[in-house]
Amino acid sequence: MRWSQYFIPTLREDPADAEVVSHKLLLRAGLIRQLGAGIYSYMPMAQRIALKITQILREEMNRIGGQEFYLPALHPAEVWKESGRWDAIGAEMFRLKDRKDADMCLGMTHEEIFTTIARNELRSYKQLPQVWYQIQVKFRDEARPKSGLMRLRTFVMKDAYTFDVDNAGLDKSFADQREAYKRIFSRCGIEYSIVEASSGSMGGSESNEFVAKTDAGEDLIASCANCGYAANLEKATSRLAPVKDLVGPEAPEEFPTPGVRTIDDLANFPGGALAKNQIKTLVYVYGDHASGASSAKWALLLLRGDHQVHDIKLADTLGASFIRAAQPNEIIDLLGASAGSLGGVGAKQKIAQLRNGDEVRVIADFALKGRRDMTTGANKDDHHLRGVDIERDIQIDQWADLRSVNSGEACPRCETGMLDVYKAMEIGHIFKLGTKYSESMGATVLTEQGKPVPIVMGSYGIGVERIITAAIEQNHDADGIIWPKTIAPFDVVVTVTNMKDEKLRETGEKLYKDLMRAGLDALLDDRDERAGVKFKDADLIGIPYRVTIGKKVSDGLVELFDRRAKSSNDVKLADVVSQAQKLALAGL
RNA sequence: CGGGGCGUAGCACAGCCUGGUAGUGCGCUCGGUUUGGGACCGAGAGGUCGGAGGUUCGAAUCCUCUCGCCCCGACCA
Repeated sequence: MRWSQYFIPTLREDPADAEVVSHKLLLRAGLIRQLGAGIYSYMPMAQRIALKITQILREEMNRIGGQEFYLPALHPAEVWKESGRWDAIGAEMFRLKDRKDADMCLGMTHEEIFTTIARNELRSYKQLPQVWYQIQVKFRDEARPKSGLMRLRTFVMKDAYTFDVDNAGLDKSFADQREAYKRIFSRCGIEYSIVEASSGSMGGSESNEFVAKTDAGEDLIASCANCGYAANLEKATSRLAPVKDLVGPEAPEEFPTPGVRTIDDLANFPGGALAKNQIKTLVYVYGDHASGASSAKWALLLLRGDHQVHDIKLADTLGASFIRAAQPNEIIDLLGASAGSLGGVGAKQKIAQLRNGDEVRVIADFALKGRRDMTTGANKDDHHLRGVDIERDIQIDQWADLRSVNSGEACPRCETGMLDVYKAMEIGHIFKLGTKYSESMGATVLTEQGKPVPIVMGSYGIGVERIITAAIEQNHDADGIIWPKTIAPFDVVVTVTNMKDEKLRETGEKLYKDLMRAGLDALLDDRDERAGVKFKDADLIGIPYRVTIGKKVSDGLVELFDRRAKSSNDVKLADVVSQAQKLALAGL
């Protein structure tokens, strides 16, 4: 391409609306323009990048036997009602009506549509496994779109679905996808980790999240440098130092604690207890989106005083799509005491009495297992109980992992490792769905024994814009983007320092053509601009190599500049094509 | 959805408090000088001040409503 004709609307200044680095650079490099919140137009150079990425996606999907489809983005509500997600998913789905007043929606993912094809067409185990994928636009009415292309309302996703006759087949398909994903992200030049994650409302038994470490990310990852354990905080566990409790009294003892409202208050109160010897009692309301408040139920959570509840762990434990902390007045109605004085001892009875049969689920965090001589609220303002033996004195319905882990805690997998918690962004997610969709939608095949069984499914997604964002977050400097070679919009830019100099111009034109002939994507900066402007722009848009055509041409020399290393070498004009070719195709 | 901020030229912003000719820098156009890290001089073009209503002789400025965008939180297949 000739820069003078090509549309690259670069900006000198940072746009006011951009906060994170990738967003600023995407705008400044002339790659994107905003149309609305979470809605962006991709300029020609961004489209070139997206095409390079989708080419890698296709190659790696095809390599594991994937077959590319193209499914509709506009869906009738029926299929979503069949799977149950029309009701399970809340405001995040774009919904609309057609002219006949029928419910429709814009696809946020395509399990239902692929399952529809599978159930109509797949009859026999002999047809399995199938690996189906597409590269398609998705729509999600995000509550808060943000950070440029990080969280969008319309975006491009490579989504794949596998169909197997049994779990062993799914394990193989899942492993294939996992390996393909590793190759994809490596080839895109992204530093990533594979972490355990919650499956959320996708359902299914197991999921791996691919994340790219960046401070702009929205996820927190706990990882162990020693053994490689890594998990999203919504799933991560850690090993805690054991606490030795005294035997304590025969029964809990109530004592007055005037003015004590918080864990800290009680820790500092004479005759109180250290935070780790307290039981924190929280009241939550849970249910699901569809049935709304009418179906809301109560949960009483018990955690160690110095621990924090993790909302996604809690939602997963409750099997609820909606949870919230109870309001202060709700707590008083429920337990007859305010938030600072709650406790699990006798709570079930008290609730049954005060609320006339309302049930409450009492869930205790694993970290409390076996603890004795603890201190907690007495469900009476300004009073606490000491000497509580949690298993003896509290009626617990369920033990669960509810707490957030912290940096510095011991790794749950190995003896010596320590967890580090860092920020990352999700770039891909693979799920073992099992039979959730095939059962609800009736997709079965006959086994070798002639018995109908639901197809065992997996689903696997990669966000194209997330790859672009992660690549920039991880590859930039003060001057601009440094594209990984494999996804760079151009391999090399030929910068003619002075277009009015006939000799330089002709040299640049010829070199440009030679580079193209050699199979490289070349960009010729033939603009009538000063050299400084061209250098700044070239750095900003991040082309991996730049050939500068300057005065040294009279000695038969040009400069070959490496954007990442920021170093340049004089190269004989006759050699520059082969050298550029070697560098550009040398992988990352 | 809760909290905060912002809508004035293509971009970044000032002007608003205290109502009276709409401004600055960058970019853009033309002419000239310059030409290896975002040149300089001169001359220009470009804005219904997000929208609607109100107050006033007069509104970018004051009041009401509304739309949009950004940030924090909640939420997030």
